[in-house]
Amino acid sequence: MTVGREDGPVRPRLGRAPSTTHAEISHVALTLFMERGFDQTTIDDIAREAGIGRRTLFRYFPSKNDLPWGDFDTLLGRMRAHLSGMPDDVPMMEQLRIAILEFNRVPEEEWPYHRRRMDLLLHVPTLLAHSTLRYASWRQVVAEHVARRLELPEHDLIPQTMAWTCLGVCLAAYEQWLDDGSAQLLDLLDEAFRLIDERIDTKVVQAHRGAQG
Amino acid sequence: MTVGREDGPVRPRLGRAPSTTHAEISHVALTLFMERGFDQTTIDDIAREAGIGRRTLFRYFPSKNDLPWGDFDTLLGRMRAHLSGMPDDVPMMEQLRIAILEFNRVPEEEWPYHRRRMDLLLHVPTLLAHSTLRYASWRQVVAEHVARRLELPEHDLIPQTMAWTCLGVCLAAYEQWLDDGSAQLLDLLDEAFRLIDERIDTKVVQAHRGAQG
DNA sequence: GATACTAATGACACTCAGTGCCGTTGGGAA
DNA sequence: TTCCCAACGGCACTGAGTGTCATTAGTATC
Repeated sequence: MTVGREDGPVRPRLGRAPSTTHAEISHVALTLFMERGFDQTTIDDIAREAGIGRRTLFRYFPSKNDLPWGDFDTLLGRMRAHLSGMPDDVPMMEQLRIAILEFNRVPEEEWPYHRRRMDLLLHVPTLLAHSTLRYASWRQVVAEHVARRLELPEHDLIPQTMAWTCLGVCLAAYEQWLDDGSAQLLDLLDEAFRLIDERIDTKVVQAHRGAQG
Repeated sequence: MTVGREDGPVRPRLGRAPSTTHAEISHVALTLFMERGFDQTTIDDIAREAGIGRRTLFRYFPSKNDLPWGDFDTLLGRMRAHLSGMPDDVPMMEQLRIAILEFNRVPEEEWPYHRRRMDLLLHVPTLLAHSTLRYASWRQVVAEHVARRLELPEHDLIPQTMAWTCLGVCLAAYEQWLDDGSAQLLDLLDEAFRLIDERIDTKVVQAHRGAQG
């Protein structure tokens, strides 16, 4: 999952100016996590290194687990908008593939951080667990779209399973990316989706018709 | 996911006898969680109610999040054995369906607790997050089996995606079960797997051949 | 330039989860 | 009865996360 854009340069008109940014703190944290490990790094370490107070850090991030994630919700909103704005004549799985690839596009200057980030998120147990909450929102977006396209209720088995499958495909591709230092993330994701693509589309449409007929 | 069997009546030959059981503590905790909510219940509350020391509770369960789960690892080992002992002439998806249904069979006296348990595990954010770690082991068992059947490496995209899909199917069925008070869990699971069943089997075999050819 | 307003900051104290340490308890065996 | 040993439970400690509040540093107004 792509994470970690930054707060725009929007100046508040009133009050004291923020002394730091989400990205700055996140980068400091990622560096420390990679150096000493997640569990061996305390919130105080991060706050000290970032030159801010402990209490301030908790105003930027609700928990230690959220530090590696950036502004996920904004990206998710963008994906929802992207999906719902797509023309209906594009096959559903292709819509999903395109939107998910776009979601996982990361600006080049974030690349080195992104790899560390995902390595942590997928391999540190605490973070792996916490990720579920983010994935749930992500799945929701996928399920919504599938449900709309197939004219099924959101909680129906088909959209739900489809969302899980998409998540699985993404995470499998991410694991490959982390293993194989040389490959491009978007290539792996694209390949993975194309491999599963048509078969799932067929499957879902069949299953849908089967359920109706 | 099925959880919550109990420690056998095996007497230790030496040392002081245990003063309680996993099930007893788990049941006390579940009751309190349902009464006041998970976050509003402290470890001290549970220990006091169970009549044991706080320190003792942490010897039975490594964390508060583990309280609703019973002896999951034992059940998982049973499922692994079940799968690997199945004859090869049974179609793969049917093997999975049978093993997963069996995994989710719960002794009747546990039924009322099981519903509370799963309601908590699927709807309390902390627990939902923690569940991921259990699901990861569960997915691993499924992926292993699929990989063996299709003669693919475990980390390959197909077994991994298949495992995610199976998990998704189970969780979707569990959600339906919790919503619809009257339905039987195993019926819903069975129905869900039969619905997705053949299409996935076809899909995976096609994908597998496609990847090879 | 002084004053008023406002939002970000950081210090402090507190709760609670989880851990290490260690003396105590109680059941079975000698 | 005595010895052995595992389970127990008290205590102190670390670290995450929260509520409160005075302080700081910007902007707008006079």
